[in-house]
Amino acid sequence: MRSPTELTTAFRAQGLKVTPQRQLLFRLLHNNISHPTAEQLYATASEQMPGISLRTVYQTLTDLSAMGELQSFDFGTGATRFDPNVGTHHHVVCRACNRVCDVYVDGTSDLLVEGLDGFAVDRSDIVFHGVCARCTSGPRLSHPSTNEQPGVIS
Amino acid sequence: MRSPTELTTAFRAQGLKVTPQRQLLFRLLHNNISHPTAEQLYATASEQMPGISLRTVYQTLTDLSAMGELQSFDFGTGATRFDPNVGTHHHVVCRACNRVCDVYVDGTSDLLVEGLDGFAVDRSDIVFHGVCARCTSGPRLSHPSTNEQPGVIS
DNA sequence: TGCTTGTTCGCAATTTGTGCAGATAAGCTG
DNA sequence: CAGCTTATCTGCACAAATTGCGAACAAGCA
Repeated sequence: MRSPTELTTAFRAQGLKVTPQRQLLFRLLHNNISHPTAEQLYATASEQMPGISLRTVYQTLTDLSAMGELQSFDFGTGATRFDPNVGTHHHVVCRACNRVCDVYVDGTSDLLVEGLDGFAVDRSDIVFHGVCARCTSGPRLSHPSTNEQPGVIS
Repeated sequence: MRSPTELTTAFRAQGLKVTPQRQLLFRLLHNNISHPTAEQLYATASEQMPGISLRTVYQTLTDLSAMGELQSFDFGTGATRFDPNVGTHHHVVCRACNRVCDVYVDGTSDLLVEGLDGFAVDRSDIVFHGVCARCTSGPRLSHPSTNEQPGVIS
């Protein structure tokens, strides 16, 4: 995702308006590597702008995705996760706390795929599942079965 | 997933009861490569056993998953897809009709993953996205944007 | 045949979004 | 800077996919 400043220009260039709500979300998402859900962004946004609507958060996320500034993923952790990293990369998901991290995989072009009969593939996503360092070592802060979500955003 | 007969034995061995509803689902899932959703299985099951409850379908799917006889996946197509193929394999998803097919990938052990910091990975899923042969060639039977689901089950 | 315990079923409740319409405000224009 | 047009924002209803719960029911064993 581009910087808030660049997005401001890009939005206006498309006839879209740049509102305080959108600017806030641009800031919350820029360089955000936490793969937040809409609800998480809404919670953080609400602290800085009480009264902002969850509906607006969803709308802005949809707009950014449509512009290719954001990717969205469903890791089966309940809600859609948004990722401002639009470069080629993949993910690891902690099955204990649902934390998601970006990983970079080399060798994907050497994979031999059998059974792709007639499918015109234009994209592939690799999701690694495991337990993250925080959840493996030391005392667990909460039960692994709980639907823990990453804490701080941005 | 094992055969209905083997599952019958396995269920009893764990103190679980083998009901007509469960037997029906064992049959509908055995050798089923369509990656059905709970609703789809419910629809098919209802034909053969009017009155069966959607709740029971969900319950049985949960039981089978817990026993490792079934895998469940969320491909972002709306509902969870169930797969009786519990061997190592991956998937292709058609973005037009949401059809899912199993694929077998060679070379996964040669992948170099960077950024896995501290994660103890024990599983990886590769999802290929594209358009299937049916949806690419010939007249489309329904609009690609519709949330089409695979037809016949079992 | 009975009894115990797991199952089934229907319904309410939950979670995650989306559709809609009126109130509001961004940004262009004069 | 006032006025205007049009995109946005917000609240609320609604939808889809599950899950929680409890009463009625039925496997499977004695």
